[in-house]
Amino acid sequence: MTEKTTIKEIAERARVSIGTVDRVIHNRGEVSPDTRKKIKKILEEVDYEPNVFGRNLALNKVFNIVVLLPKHLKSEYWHGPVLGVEASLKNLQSLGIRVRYEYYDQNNVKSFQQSCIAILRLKPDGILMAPVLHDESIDFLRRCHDVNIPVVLIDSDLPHENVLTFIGQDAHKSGYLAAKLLSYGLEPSQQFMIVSITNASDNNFIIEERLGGFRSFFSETGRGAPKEYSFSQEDVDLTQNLQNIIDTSQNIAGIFVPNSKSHLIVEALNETYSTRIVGYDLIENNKEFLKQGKIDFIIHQRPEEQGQQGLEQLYKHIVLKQPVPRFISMPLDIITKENCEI
Amino acid sequence: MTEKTTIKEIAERARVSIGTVDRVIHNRGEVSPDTRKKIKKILEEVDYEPNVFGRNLALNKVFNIVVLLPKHLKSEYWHGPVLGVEASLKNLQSLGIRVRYEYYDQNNVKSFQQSCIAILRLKPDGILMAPVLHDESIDFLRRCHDVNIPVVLIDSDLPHENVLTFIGQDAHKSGYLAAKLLSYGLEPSQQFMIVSITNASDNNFIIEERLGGFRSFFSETGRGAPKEYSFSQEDVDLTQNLQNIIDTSQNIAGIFVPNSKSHLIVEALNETYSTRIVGYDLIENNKEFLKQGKIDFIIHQRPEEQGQQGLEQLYKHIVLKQPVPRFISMPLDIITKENCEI
DNA sequence: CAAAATTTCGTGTGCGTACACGAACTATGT
DNA sequence: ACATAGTTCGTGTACGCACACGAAATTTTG
Repeated sequence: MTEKTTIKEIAERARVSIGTVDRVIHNRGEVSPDTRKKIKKILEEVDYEPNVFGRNLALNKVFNIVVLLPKHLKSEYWHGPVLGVEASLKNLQSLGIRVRYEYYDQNNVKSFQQSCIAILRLKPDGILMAPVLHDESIDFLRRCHDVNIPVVLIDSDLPHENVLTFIGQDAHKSGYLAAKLLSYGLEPSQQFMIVSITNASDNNFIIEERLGGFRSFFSETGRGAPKEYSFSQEDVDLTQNLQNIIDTSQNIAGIFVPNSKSHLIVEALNETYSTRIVGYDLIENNKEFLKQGKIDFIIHQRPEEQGQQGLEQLYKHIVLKQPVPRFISMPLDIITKENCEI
Repeated sequence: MTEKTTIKEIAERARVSIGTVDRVIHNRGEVSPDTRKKIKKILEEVDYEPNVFGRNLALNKVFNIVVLLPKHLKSEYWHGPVLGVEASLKNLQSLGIRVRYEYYDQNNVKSFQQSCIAILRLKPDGILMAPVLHDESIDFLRRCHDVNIPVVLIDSDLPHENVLTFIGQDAHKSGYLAAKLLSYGLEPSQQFMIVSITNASDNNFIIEERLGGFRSFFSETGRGAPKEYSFSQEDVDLTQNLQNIIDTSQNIAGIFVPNSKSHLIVEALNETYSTRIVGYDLIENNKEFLKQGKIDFIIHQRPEEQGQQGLEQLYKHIVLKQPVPRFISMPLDIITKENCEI
């Protein structure tokens, strides 16, 4: 079981040569059905697993990975996965892993598609991406599957697609948890509010899931449904509109922001109100307000860890040929003023 | 930079043979000072890094790791690291890693020392342990250091010792966070309580750190100091004594339990009280009460991940010869009824 | 039944490294 | 000058695997 059998030993047991065993292992044909079966049987008996060092030494190959993400600033969410990938790469590049980044404009479908074409032309050994543009991502995934390129998804899953693995959170549960935190220690009679500020291209999939979880908590605990407001981030009157709502909501005990935009709410809030806020993503702006006590809880998706894990899983699959789970869940990390610096 | 240079190429550039380069790389002597310097210089120029696959193939060695932990049941905290190690081992055993577990009675110093002797006799390539018995662990670490066996600590650190890395939480911060959670949304005038139930052999080090953090929060936010009670778990009157306190504390808004014993408090509590409880460690008993709403928050140390990371770090150091950070911090994972199943 | 075509299989080489052995060279002593 | 001891270095082999080439065995064809 824990012993390692080599091709040579298998060849001896089957009274054939190494080459023949090799041909069977790689299904490369040119072996008579009889000996094929004989060798197959022995392979199963000894539970043969190729020696990773031997194999990769013989292959002597570098593996190219492409990381496909939206263009972003260093202060934005998408920089997280990049940091994680870089951290992971530091270890993996001596093992033959190379990484190329491909960034697209997430407000421009065309830009995404061009990136996809460019990637397919490169024929990389693996891809790490976040399916921000839903339909186009599915198209791309299918084409990758056709040419046998493994893809790792981060941030949000496409459950019915053929991908190597998805690394991220259960969005529904995260919304449920947010509701608990927002209402913790307060009277059930208190009023709460949901404020969504989204881009045209935002992944409404994941936001809807979070909202679903949030609403569930309120209905399950028999509270009144929270009020819901949506805005477009492109709206020129955004600040004004936000303030209008907030002015009318002095008796609101808490606000849930189902994406990383909670800092915008804080900025629109009058200093004197002390409304609880629960939001997502530990980006710079949010962290600042968290420290100041103006945001109460941030649910952290661990983007760095998603990037790191993503690359590691690709390495496991491509280089080590080890099995990889279809879903790797990131914990619902609750960040407060107190633990935001860890 | 990202190119890989082989010994052969270096040998050619230095106009010597592979063997000579090899002797320089391994400081094995039998090289004249001149050629030695020449080769050293080239090695630095090209930033030579040995090919991991080539090296380990040539070494063709299995690496023995010993995991040294207290004896425990599957429902107890120490089973966590074991699960993590096993998960990690599944991947690493094909890479030449073998693991042996050594369990000792944590109430018996002698037992620990015997384990240590047994381990040293085995001369393993690495050790993963939790320094539960403070002084004896330090003794052991020094002996390991003398014979050049790398040690990874989990759970709690021994900051001044020579270890490869420590994987765990910042205990002070975790206590501070616990205080915030316990008092969140409540009036500053409310009363809080600390209840410690410890074994004779418990690691009071880490508990004291947590208490320190907890007290800091109360003094920094200008609240009255919480009342503190300590019990020995061996105390035959434990239940009675617990109930006595609890009876006198109906006006207590929250209880902090600085270790995994919060379930004992819940069991002693009269059903009708609705006191907040914040404790540590997601062991079976605590999880049950968390689900029932009788414990409010558990700070999770991620023992599984500590074990997994621990083994991985040893692999990195021993097999890949990659640098390993001295401290790997586990997040202060906040578990509630809502996210305890993830 | 021989020649050709095809299938089946063994051998050899290389991947990058570690290490042992022995050859060539230098220094020392007589 | 020569033997001896010591130093310095090159060569060979092994690790486990992948892959190419060509040899042997078998089948097909004329």
